[in-house]
Amino acid sequence: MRLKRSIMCGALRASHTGQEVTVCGWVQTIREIGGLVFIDLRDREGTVQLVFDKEVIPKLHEQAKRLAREWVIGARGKVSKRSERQVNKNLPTGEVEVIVSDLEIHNSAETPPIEVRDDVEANSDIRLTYRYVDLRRPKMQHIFQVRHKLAKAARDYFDAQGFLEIETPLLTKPTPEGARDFLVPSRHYPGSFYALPQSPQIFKQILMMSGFDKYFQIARNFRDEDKRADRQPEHTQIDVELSFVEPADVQKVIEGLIAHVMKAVMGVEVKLPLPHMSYAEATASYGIDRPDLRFGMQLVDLSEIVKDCGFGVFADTVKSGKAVKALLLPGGHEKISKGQFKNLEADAKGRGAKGLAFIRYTADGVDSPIAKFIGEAHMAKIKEKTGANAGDMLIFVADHARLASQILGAYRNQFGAEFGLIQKEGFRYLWVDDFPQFAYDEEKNEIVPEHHPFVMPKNEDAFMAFAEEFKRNDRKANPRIVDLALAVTATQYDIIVNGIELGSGSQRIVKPSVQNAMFDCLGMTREQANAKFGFLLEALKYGAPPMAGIGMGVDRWMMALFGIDNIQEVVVFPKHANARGMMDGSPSPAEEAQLKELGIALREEK
RNA sequence: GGGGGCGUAGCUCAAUUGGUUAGAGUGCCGGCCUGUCACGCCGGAGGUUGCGGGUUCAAGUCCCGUCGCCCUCGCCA
Repeated sequence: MRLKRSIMCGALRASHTGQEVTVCGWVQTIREIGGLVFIDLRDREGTVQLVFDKEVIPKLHEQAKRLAREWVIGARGKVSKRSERQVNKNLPTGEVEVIVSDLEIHNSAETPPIEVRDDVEANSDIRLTYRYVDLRRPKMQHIFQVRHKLAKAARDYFDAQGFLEIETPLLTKPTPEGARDFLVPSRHYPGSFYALPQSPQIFKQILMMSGFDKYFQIARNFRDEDKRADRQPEHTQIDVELSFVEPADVQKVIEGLIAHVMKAVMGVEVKLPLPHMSYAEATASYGIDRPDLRFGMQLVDLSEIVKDCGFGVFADTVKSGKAVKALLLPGGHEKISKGQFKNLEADAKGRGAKGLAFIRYTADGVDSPIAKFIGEAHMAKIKEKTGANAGDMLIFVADHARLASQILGAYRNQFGAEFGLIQKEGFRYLWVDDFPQFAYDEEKNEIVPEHHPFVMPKNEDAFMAFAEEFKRNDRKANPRIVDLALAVTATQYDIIVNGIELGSGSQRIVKPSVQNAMFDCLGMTREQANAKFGFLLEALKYGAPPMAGIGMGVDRWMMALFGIDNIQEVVVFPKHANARGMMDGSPSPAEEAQLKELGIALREEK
C-alpha cells in the first residue's frame, strides 16, 4: 500500500483546510463534468468529495474517469475549502473537498447487485446473500456502530459496578430452557453429543457457588427453534448474576445499566426507578405479558355488567366462570370495515374463540347486531365503563378470561401499529413481575412449568405445600392440586420496553430440598434430574449463596432502540427463516470421512 | 408440520382483470459537458415473467404441482 491513510473521509471538516491528507475507501459516485471529475469517497464515517482537474494533473484526471462505483482506492491531496456557492449542506463534509494529487487503486469492483444507498431497499434474500455489500450502507454501518457502543457501555458499567466478565463453555450439556438444542457430535465419544448453550444459566449459577459474587458476560445463546421476526437461532445476551441478593437488587443494577446505556448510546435520560406491573395486571389490561405502554386502549372486563343482561351468549359465558372482555378502538367505526371485521373474526376463531361481537357507536346511536338483546340499561353501562364515544368501535370476546385477553391484546397491538396510535418517540421501560410459577394444561390435565426449573418460588411455603400434596397424590392433577399450583408465584421478573421483552430473570433455588421438590413437581425423577443436572445438584451441596440474575437480549434491545421490527437488521450475518446462512450457505453436508470419525451414519430420507 | 403474502430487466416496481412487439424509474455501457454533489443532456444494451405442467385461438394474468424469500400458528425468551 503506497498511500497510507491519515484521516477518515467522513471526518473531514473546514478546520482541516490547507492540510495534506490521505483518505481511503469505496467509490460512492462519479460525476464527470467536462474536464472535472468529482468522486464521493465513502468509508464508515461518511463520504467526502474528491476533485480531479484535467488542467492541473491530466494523467490523474484520466485515471479518475476510469473508476467506477465500489472500486477501492486511496487518494492523497489538499483539503480545500469550498466557495460559498459550492458548499453541500446535506453532507457533514460538505464545506470542503480534497484536491487530489495522487491516486492508488487497490481494487476494481463489479457492479454490485444492490446499490449502496440508504434509500434503496432490496429484498432480504439478495441483501443476505450479498451481505457485505448491504452492510456498506450508512444505515447498516450506523446500526453496528451503535451495537458496539451498547456493548462497550454495558462493559464499562458492569466494570464500574465491580462485576467480572467471565466466559462459560459453548460445548456443554443441554441447558434447561426448554427449547430444542443444537447438538455437536463428539469424536472422542461416538454417540455422545455436546449441546450448544441455550443460555449460560447453570454455569453462571455455579460461578456464584464458586465465589465470583458478581458476574456478567455478553454471551451467545443457541436455540434450535423456528425463526420469527424477533428471533434468531443464535442470539446475544448480556447475562448477569449476583450473590447475596434478592430480585430488587438485580433490578436496581439493571435499571442502572439501562440508564447508563441509554445515556451513552442514545443520549436519552431514563427516569428511575422504573415502573412495575404485575403479570396479572399486564395480561388483564393489555392481554400480553409484555405490554406496550406507548399507547392506552386497555382491555375492559365487562363480565360484571353483562352477567345479567339479556344477551344469552354474554350472560351464560359469565355464569360459567368465564369472562366478557372488550377493546375500544377510537374512531373504529370508520377504521374497521365490515370485511375487515370478518377477517378479524376468522382470525379470532383460528385462535380458539367462538366468535367476535361488536358495537359501533355512530352519530345517531349504535350499530350492533347484539344491542337489541343487551337492552338499553346495560348498553348505557357498557358505554360508561368503556368511555365509548360516537365514531368508536367496541370489540368483544366472550371466553376464558385468558383467551379473551390474549385475542384482544393481539388486536390492540395490531390496531396500534396499523392506525398509528403508538407514540413513536421515547422508550417505555417497565418491570413485569409476580409471574405464576406453574400453568395448568387442560388438554393434557397436567401441571406444566412456566420457567426453567431453577426459578425460586416467591412464596416458598405455598410451593412446598403444593409439592407435598402433589407428591402425596402421586403427581396427578386434580382441582385442588391445580388451585395449589396456580397459587404459587415465581420470583421471575421481566424487563419490557415498548412491548418488547428485553430480559428475564429470577431468584434461583439454592436449597437442595427445594430444588429436588421442584424436579418432583415437574415430573422429573431423581434419576432424570441427576442425569441432566447432577453436577448442579452436587454443587449445591457444597455451599451455595443466595443468588439472582437476569439475561438481557442485546438483539432485541437494538431493535427497540431503532424501532426496527426485524431482528435481521441488527445482526451482522443473520440466518434466514429456515435457519440457513444465505451468504455462507450453512448448514452444509459433512464429508463422509468426518462423519465416520464421529461414528455417524446418515439415515435415508423416506 | 399448518395458514397467509410475495416472486416480471442488475435493483425497486407497472402491465386495463385472458388480447398487438412485457413497460417505467434507477443502475449498467457509449457520447457531450470545468463546479457537480440523487449532476444534466443525447444514445444504447439488458427479459426462459422463479421452475414444470395444464386450460385456451391466445397466459405475466386462470388451474395444478414445485422451488425460493418474508410473516404467522405450532414451537420458543
